[in-house]
Amino acid sequence: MTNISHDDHLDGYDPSAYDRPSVTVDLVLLASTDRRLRALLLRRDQPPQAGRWALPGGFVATDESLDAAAARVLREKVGLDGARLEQLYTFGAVDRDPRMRIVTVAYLALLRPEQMVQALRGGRVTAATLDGDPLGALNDEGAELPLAFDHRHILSVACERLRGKIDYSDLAFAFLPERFTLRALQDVHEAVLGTTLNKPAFRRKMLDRGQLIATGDREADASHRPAELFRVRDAVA
Amino acid sequence: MTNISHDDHLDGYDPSAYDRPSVTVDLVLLASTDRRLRALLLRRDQPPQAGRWALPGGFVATDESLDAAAARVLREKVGLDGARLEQLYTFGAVDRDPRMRIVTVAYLALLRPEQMVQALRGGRVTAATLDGDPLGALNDEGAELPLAFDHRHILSVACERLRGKIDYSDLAFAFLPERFTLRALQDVHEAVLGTTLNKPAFRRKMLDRGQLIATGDREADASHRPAELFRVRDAVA
DNA sequence: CTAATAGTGTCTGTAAGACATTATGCA
DNA sequence: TGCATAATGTCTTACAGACACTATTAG
Repeated sequence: MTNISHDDHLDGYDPSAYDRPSVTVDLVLLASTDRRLRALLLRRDQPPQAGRWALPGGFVATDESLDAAAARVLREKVGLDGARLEQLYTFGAVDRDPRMRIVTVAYLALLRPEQMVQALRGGRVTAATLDGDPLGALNDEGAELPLAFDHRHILSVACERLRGKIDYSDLAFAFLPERFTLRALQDVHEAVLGTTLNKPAFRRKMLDRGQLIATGDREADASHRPAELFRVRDAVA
Repeated sequence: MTNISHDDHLDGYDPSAYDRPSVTVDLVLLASTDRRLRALLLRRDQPPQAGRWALPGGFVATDESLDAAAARVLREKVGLDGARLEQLYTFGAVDRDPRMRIVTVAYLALLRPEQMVQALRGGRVTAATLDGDPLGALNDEGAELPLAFDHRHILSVACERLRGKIDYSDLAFAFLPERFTLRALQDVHEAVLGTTLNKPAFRRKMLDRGQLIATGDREADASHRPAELFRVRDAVA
């Protein structure tokens, strides 16, 4: 201990006097397809944890806010712009990274199908299906992908957050294109909750909320009766 | 920029090669009295922001988790042990502290009356009443206390979190002593929500949940009909 | 007895689950 | 014409708000 008071709140603090943790952001990027949640992951090609799959992440610079760092990582590593990032939770266990002390601020973004496609075209990220309890990440063949660091834990916190908020927030619309059917909206809810829902009750609840606007158009590719397309009143950015 | 890749996720990262933010924890310690929320604050006696009021906080050491740092600050600066701390949000604006880049992880704890008294006996912290929109901190005379840094913002995020969770969580019990009346429980809800609630509906909802156990005893000091004392089934630690 | 608060009974409107029925587009 | 799915009608149950009423204690 030096003569600088560590006890007083930031008073007389010399930034070089103490070792301190590094700060990173990690992004949980989710999409909803076929009543399943999918997450975008990067395969690590260098040690430690080479071969394992990780969330896109990066260090926070001293001259950028946490939100800005998350947006930069989304742009640089995933090739996406303008997805709405929301802070999820901050993970700060001492041994969560084997090399050094790293505190990571996790961000969550929900992707529309076209954003998902754009990210995958970038070539760096891969989509994994989230399933099971405890949560696992599966590839297209159903094999479990080994996750790096505490990223399995971060993913499960993200899914919990989704489940807790979907009933009373606009979150589901962030997974959908601008125009969508009520069935597609219900599929999103079922993917997030992992259950099936009652169709008439679901329709009533959604329509009574007054957020949905019927377009009058109908879906095109249906092999049978096509459903009406809706859009959201206050477009979710 | 060095030859070390900043682009790859933590690969080959040299911790000394980059400036990085410092990490602190700040504690939002709330209590509920007289249908009002109260927060514990410390008066800063040194620049910057001397004379302003701040949340208890401190730096995170490299060998302690965020949760452990929060518990340590609670012990060292507030003189409390064993309050349940829950991570609230992480604040990382570039200019939130005038001296240096500091990312702070805010924690929230709800105090029982006896914990509140114990903290105030310690002599370092003061209780302020939270009121108004935008939120302000008032002393006993109703004068507004100037808050340091972004701590007014942190307090308002804490209150929002409380309001969002009180309906479907056990959070209200954390404000109450082991045995309490239904009126006291309703007072807590009203303090958090800033509204009045319907008494019969409130009673039914609480009793139907099956969490409350009637003790058969009644409050002692009532000047009129004394109310029954209840306790929580799964004691909130 | 009166004052004051605790605690309850009941009516009503809203909303969700269950189930059956009608509607519509395509092969 | 028949199939598959969209969309709706209706019955029932659950619960919350409103309000009035009863119960119990101190003084």
